[in-house]
Amino acid sequence: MAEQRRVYASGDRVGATVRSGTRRRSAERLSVDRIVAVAIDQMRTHGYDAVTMRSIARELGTGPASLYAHVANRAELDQLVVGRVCALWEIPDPDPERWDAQLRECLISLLGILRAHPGVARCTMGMIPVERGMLAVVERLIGLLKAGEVPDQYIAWFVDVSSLFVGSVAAEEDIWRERMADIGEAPSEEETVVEVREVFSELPVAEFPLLSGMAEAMTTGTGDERFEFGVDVLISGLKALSAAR
Amino acid sequence: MAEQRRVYASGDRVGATVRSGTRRRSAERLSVDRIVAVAIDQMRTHGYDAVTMRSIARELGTGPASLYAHVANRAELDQLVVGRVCALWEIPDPDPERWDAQLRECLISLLGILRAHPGVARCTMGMIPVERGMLAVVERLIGLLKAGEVPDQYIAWFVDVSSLFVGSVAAEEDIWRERMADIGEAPSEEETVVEVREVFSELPVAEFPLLSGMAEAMTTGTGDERFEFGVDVLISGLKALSAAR
DNA sequence: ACCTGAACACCGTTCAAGT
DNA sequence: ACCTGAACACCGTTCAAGT
Repeated sequence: MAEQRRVYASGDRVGATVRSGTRRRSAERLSVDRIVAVAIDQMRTHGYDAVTMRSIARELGTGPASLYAHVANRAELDQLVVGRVCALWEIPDPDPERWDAQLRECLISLLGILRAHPGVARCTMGMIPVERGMLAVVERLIGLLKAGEVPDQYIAWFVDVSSLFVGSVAAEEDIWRERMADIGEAPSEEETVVEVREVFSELPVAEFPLLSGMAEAMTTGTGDERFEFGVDVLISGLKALSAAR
Repeated sequence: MAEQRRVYASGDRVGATVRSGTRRRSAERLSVDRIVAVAIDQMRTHGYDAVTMRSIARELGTGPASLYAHVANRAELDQLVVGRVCALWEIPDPDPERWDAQLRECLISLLGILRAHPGVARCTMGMIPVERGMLAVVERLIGLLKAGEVPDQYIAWFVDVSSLFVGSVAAEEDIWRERMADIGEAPSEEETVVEVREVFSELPVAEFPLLSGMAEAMTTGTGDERFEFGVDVLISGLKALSAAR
């Protein structure tokens, strides 16, 4: 099943999966909504790289040219995908007593949303949040930081830095996940850790006196723990800088 | 000249630039070094997306198939490119008196190196640093953090988080730079800021009470200032967490 | 051992023509 | 207005054949 869609070594395009019967006829009319929905769905089931204008058109029972009546190009489609998914991000009303804990929960829940929609994080890189739905989220995030009495300039930069961080972590996880799927076996996080740890501990001590002694630390912790450490560093840092005026 | 290599709306591949006379004959033999050098050079001059196995082969006066005798595939080539460029990263001997300032300078200089090699940052996403040259750099970075008496676990995670941050900022800048070049005019950072600021200040106050009042802060600061804020947040956060055990 | 031509199975986008 | 077939100018990778 994982192999079913392999065409050549590293290219796994949805088109190779004919999935007879799954191909819808052009019964319903095309729309931006349907196109975006198919894109998100294909990213989840086949990975970011497998989604192309052609694969989307195929699933909608038409040719790639038809999509261009609804979306300008692939870049715009990616924008719409991110907008649709980020609209799921819920940010609570600010509580000045625990704005920092709220902020922490928000960043963690954003990663959760991106994880629940594999591939979507890959669309976020280099995106300026001008899409309407995204601005609504930024608005609420600002509310949280205002409750913490963070200076305006720091608020603006922190929104930038923290969303870049969450997006990058999600995109990186996504690349790994796809690479694993490509190799085929998906060697259960446990095994990979053991392998990588071996590489580190077998490093020549003379050349790598510090690194070779840190094989344990370098490979300890799940993705969640590493990510949450990053979030804690960011929030502690923000509080320290804000306190120092 | 900027238009010279445009073929269709958003695809600008090196091959379209025939640059008669520039195409080398296969006088010298192929080698991994020459292939990597051409890749880095083309990323700088034509942008990340323009570099393909075919464009590299063309510049070397041969066909794409010839490259596969020296590199396994495009992914491996990207690894080699990052390795070559990161080898330029110099990390000082640790001074316990000012390890934090040293760390700050290091992260800033890494961004400088990635900026000096446009396109290369795009190869770093999702890369596990197992390449030998990269481990040497990590070794020295660890030395710096040990001088700051950061716990081993935090050292490991911080190397991860901070390099992801620098790489992401560089990759994001790169995407913007290419998009600007695509549009053609490259509207002088000044103009873009003015335009984006207008978008923010024209937001309906009822719907965006906070954001509409922050147009100034949202658009203030150069890329450098925003990046250095991020670095300061990371280092302050690390120090706060380390102090709290 | 190293290199090549030709082929395979794909891309995103455009455009004239249809309904 | 919306959709389509066919074409254009590309991709990465493989492979049998050459030197």
